[in-house]
Amino acid sequence: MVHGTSAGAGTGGATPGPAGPRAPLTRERVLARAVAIADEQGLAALTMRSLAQALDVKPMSLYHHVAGKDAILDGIVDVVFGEMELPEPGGDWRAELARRARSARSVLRRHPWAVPLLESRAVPGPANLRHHEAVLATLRDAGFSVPMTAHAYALLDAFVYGFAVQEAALPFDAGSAPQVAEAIAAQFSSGDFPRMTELAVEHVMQPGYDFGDEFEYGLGVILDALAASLPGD
Amino acid sequence: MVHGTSAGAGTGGATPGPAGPRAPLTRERVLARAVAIADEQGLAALTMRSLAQALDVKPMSLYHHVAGKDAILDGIVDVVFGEMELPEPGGDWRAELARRARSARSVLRRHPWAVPLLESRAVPGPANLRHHEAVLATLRDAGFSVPMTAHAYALLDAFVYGFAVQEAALPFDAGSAPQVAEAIAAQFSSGDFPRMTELAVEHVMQPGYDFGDEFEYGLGVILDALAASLPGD
DNA sequence: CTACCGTGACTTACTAAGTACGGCTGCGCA
DNA sequence: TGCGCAGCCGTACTTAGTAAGTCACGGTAG
Repeated sequence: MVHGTSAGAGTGGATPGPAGPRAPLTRERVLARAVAIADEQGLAALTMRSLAQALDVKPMSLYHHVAGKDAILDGIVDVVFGEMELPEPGGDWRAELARRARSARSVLRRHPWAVPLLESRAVPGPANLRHHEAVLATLRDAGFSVPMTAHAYALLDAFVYGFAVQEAALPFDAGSAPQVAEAIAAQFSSGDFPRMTELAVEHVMQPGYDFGDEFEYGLGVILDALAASLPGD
Repeated sequence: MVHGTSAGAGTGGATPGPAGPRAPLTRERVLARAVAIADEQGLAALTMRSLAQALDVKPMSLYHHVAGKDAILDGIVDVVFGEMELPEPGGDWRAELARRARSARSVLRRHPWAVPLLESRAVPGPANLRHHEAVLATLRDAGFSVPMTAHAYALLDAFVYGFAVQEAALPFDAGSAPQVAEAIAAQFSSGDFPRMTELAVEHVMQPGYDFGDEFEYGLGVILDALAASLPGD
């Protein structure tokens, strides 16, 4: 405790002094820090205590701004949704949905801890709702029927989420891919898994391979299929 | 503790008597119970203590069969993979992959807690490896090139996993769908989300709607696209 | 100027969970 | 018969979430 018992923050309350006598601690600040901790040290490192310490505050103070840890998890999921670009309902639906899908993928790649949370948090936040609404509006404005919109929506989101799950499960970042792949390959070099070995050695471990390219392939397949089902096309 | 301090179980050790003086506690038994607990009470209810109690054993005894909680999580993920039907590499690739996809979906629906674990467990278990190998072999035997196999594999699995994420996020089971949907609809009946309301009221809440049907649509789209990319077709 | 009160942060302490460490017991083998 | 080991248990330490009560400050009414 470098700022004294309580006198440090009490001078004005709003003056952001040199040694940073901390801003008044809002829900937004709490969630932003929580996202930062999860990004940097993983979701497991996000505890009420670590979060409080990062905000230069005692754990129980957080409860004045969020209802509890679950509320924080709900909140940071919605922060993540808020970072995704929304499609523009009026324009070129294909381009808009592609842009939105790529943005969602890159956001989920930046926050891989969010992927498992998408599932466990049943109550959607406002950014989540806005996001879904924009996608639905884009599809409907493009001329898709309601049932076809449901199909398209489910398929697109399944792909985006599923791809995020796969990327999050990749044990290596781009730089260390070869070594790790080799280590894994060594595990099943016994010949028990010839097809996996083939794929790894002949393709995935080759220089220039980027798993992210699979995203463009899948996205193209899906958007092509949707376009083909559009009556006016 | 109704069975006394320790005398109850010590009589024979192997005789599965009437009051069930418990089998010798193996890794398999531990994992099976863990799966059962997660199925019945959710992943959060799976603790070393609850697991031990369900096995009529003290917590620390578990550590003689599994390295720790993480090992249990790895283990039950692999149990889940083991429940999925494998595709037959020789046969009709489209039918085999469809069967495998449907099986995977139904398994993940039965064990929704497994979906977030798929992501966080980087080290694949034996059933997982077998599963991937079988899918890859089916694709290669069908005539897909190695790069195309990578595309197909990523797309198929992204869809299956993503669909599982969506299903796991559904806040209701089939029976209670209408009420919950109505409650949610009431939340945004303010008119802020007209497209979501439209979709919910005109389609999802209609009798006979089953989100699972979206799976068949998406699966068909993907398999059609893969078939179209096959040279000999 | 003073009494009052609401807000926000702090202190303490309880409970649940994972697990390290060491002890006890009964069975197989020499 | 005795010895070692596998399997189980008891105790206790550590971390995490959070309930409950307390304190300091600032604004406002009298």
